[in-house]
Amino acid sequence: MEQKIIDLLKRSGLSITDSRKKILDSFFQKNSALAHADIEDYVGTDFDRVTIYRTLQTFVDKGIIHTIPTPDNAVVYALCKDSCSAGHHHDNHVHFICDNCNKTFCLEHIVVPAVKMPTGFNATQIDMVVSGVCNFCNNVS
Amino acid sequence: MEQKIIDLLKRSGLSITDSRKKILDSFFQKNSALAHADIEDYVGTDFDRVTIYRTLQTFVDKGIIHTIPTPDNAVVYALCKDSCSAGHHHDNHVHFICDNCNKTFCLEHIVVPAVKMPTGFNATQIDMVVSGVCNFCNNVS
DNA sequence: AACATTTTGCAACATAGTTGCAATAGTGTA
DNA sequence: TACACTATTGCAACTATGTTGCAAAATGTT
Ligand SMILES: [Zn+2]
Ligand SMILES: [Zn+2]
Ligand SMILES: [Zn+2]
Ligand SMILES: [Zn+2]
Repeated sequence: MEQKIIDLLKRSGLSITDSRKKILDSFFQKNSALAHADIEDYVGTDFDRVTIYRTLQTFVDKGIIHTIPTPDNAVVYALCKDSCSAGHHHDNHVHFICDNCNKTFCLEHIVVPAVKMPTGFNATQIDMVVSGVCNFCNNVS
Repeated sequence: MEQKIIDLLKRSGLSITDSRKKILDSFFQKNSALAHADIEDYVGTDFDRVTIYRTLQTFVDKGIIHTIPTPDNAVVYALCKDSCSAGHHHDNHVHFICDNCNKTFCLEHIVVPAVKMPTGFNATQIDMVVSGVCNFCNNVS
């Protein structure tokens, strides 16, 4: 795990620091998307709040994580697939937010469906967020 | 217009107050969705910040306006169609955010396409937000 | 080890949103 | 119209969230 994280950082052209290792680790530990506050809880007082903000921004820039828009407008982050790289995200999958456990999931295998735009509107990005009850809360594992 | 606004408030079971009239008016004046800050600009210093927050929340509860999730996680509000009522929103249309003029539009005629959920996941609401360049910025009016 | 370059922590600030409570305004009735 | 009752508003204080500049510390390179 430690080595996997170090490789990912090196591959992204980032230097290996304690905060980056720990924050990246939190994403591998949990299997759902994380809000800033979740990460703050996980890393405790080891790192400054500002460092977490900057680290997350760096990870987004380098194509390591992507942001997920939510109906209640909280910022949530999740690991990208391998195909993402610096400046080029390809996270065109549907996201799911459980109203019960409040976790956010990447539905990696569900691609956002195409939709016809009205004349004059040019689409460059489409986000689809589904709310409901997740498979764990439905007791279907 | 004044009468139209008063009727809408009465129909929603709300008392007629200056702040509600003015805030509702801002939505009829502009033809795009509005953020809290936009409304604050429009009403000036006539009303307290807190009043705007509470009024918007009341309008959402009564089915007068709906919120729109955005990729940069700013809360944006737009008028609902007539079919919405207290506790029952039916705003299943696609939303569009222009990267150029930064305005948010309800594409009332574009219905959010259905999407198949993985086993165990139950969908109750689907939000689709498209980013790109709007018809005005494309000079197609 | 020594150096140049990044990254981090701190402090201070800015914006967004919430809560309790007393003052005020709106509504229905006499 | 005046009254009483209820709903709404403004204020103050607070919490949460996010940003910036700069000096200190850590990292990578020679
Ligand atoms: Zn759940
Ligand atoms: Zn995702
Ligand atoms: Zn535009
Ligand atoms: Zn809408």
